[in-house]
Amino acid sequence: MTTIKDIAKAAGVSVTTVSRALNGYSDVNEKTREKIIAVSKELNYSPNILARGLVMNKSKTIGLLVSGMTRQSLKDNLTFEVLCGINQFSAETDYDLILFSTDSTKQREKTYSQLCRERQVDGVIIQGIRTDDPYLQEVLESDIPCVLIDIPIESETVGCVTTDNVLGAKEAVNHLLSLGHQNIAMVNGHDFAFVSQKRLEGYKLALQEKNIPYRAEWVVNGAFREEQAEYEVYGLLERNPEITAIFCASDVMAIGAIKAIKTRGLSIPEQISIVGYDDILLATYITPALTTMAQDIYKMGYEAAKLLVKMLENKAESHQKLLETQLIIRESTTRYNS
Amino acid sequence: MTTIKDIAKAAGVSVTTVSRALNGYSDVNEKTREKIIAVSKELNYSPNILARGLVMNKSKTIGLLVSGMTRQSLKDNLTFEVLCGINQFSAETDYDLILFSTDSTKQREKTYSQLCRERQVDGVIIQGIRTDDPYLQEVLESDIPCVLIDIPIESETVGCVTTDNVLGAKEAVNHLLSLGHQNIAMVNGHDFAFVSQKRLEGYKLALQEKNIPYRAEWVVNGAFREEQAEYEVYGLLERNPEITAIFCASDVMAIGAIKAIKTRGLSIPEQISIVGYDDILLATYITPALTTMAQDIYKMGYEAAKLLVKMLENKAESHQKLLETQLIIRESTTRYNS
DNA sequence: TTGAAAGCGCTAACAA
DNA sequence: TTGTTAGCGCTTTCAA
Repeated sequence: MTTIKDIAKAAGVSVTTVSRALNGYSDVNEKTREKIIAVSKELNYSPNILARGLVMNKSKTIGLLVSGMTRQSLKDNLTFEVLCGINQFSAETDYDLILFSTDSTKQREKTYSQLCRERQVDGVIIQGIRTDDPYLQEVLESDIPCVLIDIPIESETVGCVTTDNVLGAKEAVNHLLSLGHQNIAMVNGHDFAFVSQKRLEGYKLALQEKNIPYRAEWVVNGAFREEQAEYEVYGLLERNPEITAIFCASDVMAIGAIKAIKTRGLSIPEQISIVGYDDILLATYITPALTTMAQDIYKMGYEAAKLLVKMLENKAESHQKLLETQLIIRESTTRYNS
Repeated sequence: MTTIKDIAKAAGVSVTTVSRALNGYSDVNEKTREKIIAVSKELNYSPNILARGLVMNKSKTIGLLVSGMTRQSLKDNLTFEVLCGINQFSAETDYDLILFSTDSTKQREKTYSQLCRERQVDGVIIQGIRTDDPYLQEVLESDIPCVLIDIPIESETVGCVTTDNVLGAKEAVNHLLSLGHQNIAMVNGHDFAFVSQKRLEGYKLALQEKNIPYRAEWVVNGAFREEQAEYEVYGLLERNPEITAIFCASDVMAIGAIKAIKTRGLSIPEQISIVGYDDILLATYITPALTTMAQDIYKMGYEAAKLLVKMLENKAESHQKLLETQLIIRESTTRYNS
């Protein structure tokens, strides 16, 4: 392995000079610099980033704390899309990504800041964390720069990339209202997701503006899982046959809802309209194709990395990035006819 | 940040003793060890892995070189499944994963071994690399332990996880043959994928065993892309209306093929039967549901990580792991009737 | 414009 | 059983 010493020896200078030459300092004779560069090319030299990190106290790595890298979560590849976006941005910089393989077991034995300090990450991006997750509290207390995805918290060291979930949900429900639906149910995720809280808010708001009373028994939790949503919607429709439309807080749950509706012998969209949330890949491929509130998940990842790097370089004016959502109308919604 | 020095001072011993105590060496007085452990718990100490790596010359990290972390490749989340598998295994160990964000630009400016040495990775897993990729040659020349996914190369330092692609393809085609099909076309990936070469072999073999002549003009390349496959199949069917079944070397291409067939006004499976390869998530959700040769991609990732770690610990008896494939019969294939 | 020396946090000979 | 010392590869004062 070629080290800086080898270069110094081969070029007949000191390691100090090599370091300075290679890092672009001005106080190096151009002749010397050229020589050093030539030698290090020849010897295929590449600095040891770990050693550099040790002395500089930064590592040019971004830590990734994602829950949902499990087999089950392959369905909505939200996690993967975020990852792709982050990867794309970091490919444009000299940061590398380190994936903390943390399952629930490890979480208990290693604290967040331990994880980060061990690997000396410069900053962290967190995705898929629940509001009751112990890590979340640690993040806020820690001084390691961090960007949260879809959790609207900001501080000196914490930034956030998200969308306006209240608005998104509201517009999704408005779409159903504009089609003449009045009896609109909702399948939400769970209480420990910020987005669920916000989307419920948007649902209520849309109804309220039309003076339609909110009925708590028409809102069920599907835990963002297809099977759970299917089960819940099946019961929901049994108890409330007057429902003509359902707003689902995720596409995966919408797919579960569709299954339940089909099982009950109802047709989509003729008898029941469905709106999802996310616009995952499956949304376009299932039958009927899903009307949904699209989020640009890839971009969320990209912007999260961008924001974090800005924060690391003290160039961030704002610690919040709000992305747009967009209603995509496909085949699962239609006008209500009594 | 708590360092080993802080612990030493607080515990009233030398750093050496702290190091030994924490690393479980036997030549430490149990009283001293307890004291040290207590202190380091109290101070929330966690060793700096980078510093340790510098002196031990290993970093407890596995490098991941994946191509296909791009926006386009979200469709088949093969890359993601592999990643999940790797992540799962590494979560069971104390290895962390480092993702090399390498796009084609970076590839040219940094060599494989530079990438690895910079970050001092102990070993590498490579996925999605082409046979004509310059990195592949470097991998073989380098002495860094490496596991390749779906590229059957072995050496002192190189291992491989794959399936029997010849057999898989052969069985897929046999399925069509057993349904009475004779005019079976194939949509392959591209010439620079090992799996494509092997699957073509399997296709030929199956035909040969039934004494059906191989017709090169019935094999098209879809580059593993949906649109490309759609385009190619459209032309293929135009030129050869006698084709009654198509074997596709990937599900994504099978989906493209299905689109082309529908566009031509033909029905699946009544007029054309389709067999895919991979069993991606979409395969079950599209209409008609896709008959396909299933690979356990997740397991490939898991086994790749397992093999690599074994190699790193010199416990690997074999450098090759062969996984099973399995034909999943769904709705896209049926008996040929003239 | 250059080099010597110190030190980042850690482990490992060697001595005591 | 413990401590002293050296050193991993690098950057950075400080002096020359």
